Amino acid sequence: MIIELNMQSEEPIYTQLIHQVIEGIASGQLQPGEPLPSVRSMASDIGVNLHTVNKAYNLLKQGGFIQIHRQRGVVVDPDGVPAATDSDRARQQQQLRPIIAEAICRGMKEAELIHAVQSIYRNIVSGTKEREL
Amino acid sequence: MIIELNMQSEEPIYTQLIHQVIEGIASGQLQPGEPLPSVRSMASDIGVNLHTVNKAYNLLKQGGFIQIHRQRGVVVDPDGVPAATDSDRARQQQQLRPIIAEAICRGMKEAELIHAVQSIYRNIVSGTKEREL
Amino acid sequence: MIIELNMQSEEPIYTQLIHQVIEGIASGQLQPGEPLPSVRSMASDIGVNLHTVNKAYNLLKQGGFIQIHRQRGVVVDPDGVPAATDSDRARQQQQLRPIIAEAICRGMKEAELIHAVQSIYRNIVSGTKEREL
Amino acid sequence: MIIELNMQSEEPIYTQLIHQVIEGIASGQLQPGEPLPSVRSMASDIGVNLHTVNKAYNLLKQGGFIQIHRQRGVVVDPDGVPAATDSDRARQQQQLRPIIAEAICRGMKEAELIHAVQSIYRNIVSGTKEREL
DNA sequence: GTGGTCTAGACCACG
DNA sequence: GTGGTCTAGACCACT
Repeated sequence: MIIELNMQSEEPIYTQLIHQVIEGIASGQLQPGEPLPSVRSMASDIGVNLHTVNKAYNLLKQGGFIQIHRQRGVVVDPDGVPAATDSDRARQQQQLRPIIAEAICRGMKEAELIHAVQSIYRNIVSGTKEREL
Repeated sequence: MIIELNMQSEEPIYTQLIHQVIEGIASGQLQPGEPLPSVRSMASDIGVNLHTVNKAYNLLKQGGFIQIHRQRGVVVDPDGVPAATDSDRARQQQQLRPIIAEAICRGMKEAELIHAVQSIYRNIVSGTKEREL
Repeated sequence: MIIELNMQSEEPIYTQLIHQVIEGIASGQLQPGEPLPSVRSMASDIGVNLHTVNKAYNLLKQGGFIQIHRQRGVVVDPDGVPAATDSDRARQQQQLRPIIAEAICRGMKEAELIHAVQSIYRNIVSGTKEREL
Repeated sequence: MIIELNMQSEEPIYTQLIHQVIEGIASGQLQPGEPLPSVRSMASDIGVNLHTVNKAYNLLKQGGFIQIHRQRGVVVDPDGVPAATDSDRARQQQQLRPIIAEAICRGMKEAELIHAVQSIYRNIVSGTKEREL
């Protein structure tokens, strides 16, 4: 899986990494049980410090996305990511709220916004197809 | 309009402030042309640093939400917020993408996600009604 | 509050720090809402690196023991530590189990073991008294 | 005796092994003088590295739980595990202290904690019954 | 001045 | 070779 980082972005590198891995899992490019590069090799692959990757991996582990095995490296959680809890949903709403509020201010209609969400949803999921070919 | 800040949140205070003002405009609680408290009084009202309010106001101005007049103070942009540009939409997608990816990982279906977005959309817009009573 | 670290111990410094803070809270030496030294001052006080303290503080925050405010520093959670959840109890049992098994092997009777637990419990709680004088 | 390892656990495999053997002895499932599988066969049985089993056995020997004879293999110490020394008790207290402190923080009363310890104690000891049936 | 992020380089426990 | 821990020193965002 290819990781693309934007070193100029305001978004911290470790969150970019987290987002890319999550999207990889969402799209099916990363299958449950599939191994991820070791902290060190990932770090050298994408040209960042080992600690930055480590932080990302640990947060992904906390979120239930991956498992970190003692000395055998990192794998996508074989049992799949745990289903959304109430606190996940609450957090999600907190994140969505300001985005939606701005959209409303800028005149986006409900249908338009939903269409945008749909497009992104399908775009992510359709990442699977590359595998299925 | 009542500003509620969460001093424990990870979200910086100035962004919380920005979000609240934007949501106020989206909901109609803040009408175009309506004056906002001066930097100074807002700061003392909500008990934060002048710089913090200043930063929030400047960014809101940059986003086209408010106007800052040297002597006349701060007002919600009387011409309404400029419609979403392509760059706005691109930014919006960047923000939505990781949220949607996580939702997919956690097993949320498209319909479920759209329903969540709809609920928030309507919840914000219906903030208007408080004024209409 | 005095922090005592054993640099020779096998126990990582950051966990020692965590344990000491938790015991401080348990004993009442650290009251809810009471500020803790900043990452930097704690680090220089106890002669370790700032990152080590940072890690300890972040884990304490995760456990609900302290709050880390943006730029105002670190305080003991003013609302008190959240009550034990089922997962807390499960984890506790996992920790106790091998200790108790060894005690049994070494011939400690139930009463003796319970007495040991009681002694420690009371010894920690009675740390309060220093404040009450 | 059945060894169950959790390869995902944070706890090192060799300590898990140690704990299981100790609990086996505590419960009576492993009787004094009873032979344990050789390093080699234990390793292949549970699918771990030879070194890992070796380390566990050596530490168990150090703790007085087992004897390792060059040719005759590994046996549970026929004279029983040596009674707790002062240093054993001191170590035990060091281990219990942070667990108890956390319990106090999370609002567990003395009686509740003691009850938890009792339950575990009896649960381990009653492992004997399986043999007695 | 506060915590957050990132880099660089080292040693250790584990398997 | 793997992740975990620790140190050292730097820059940044926030208030």
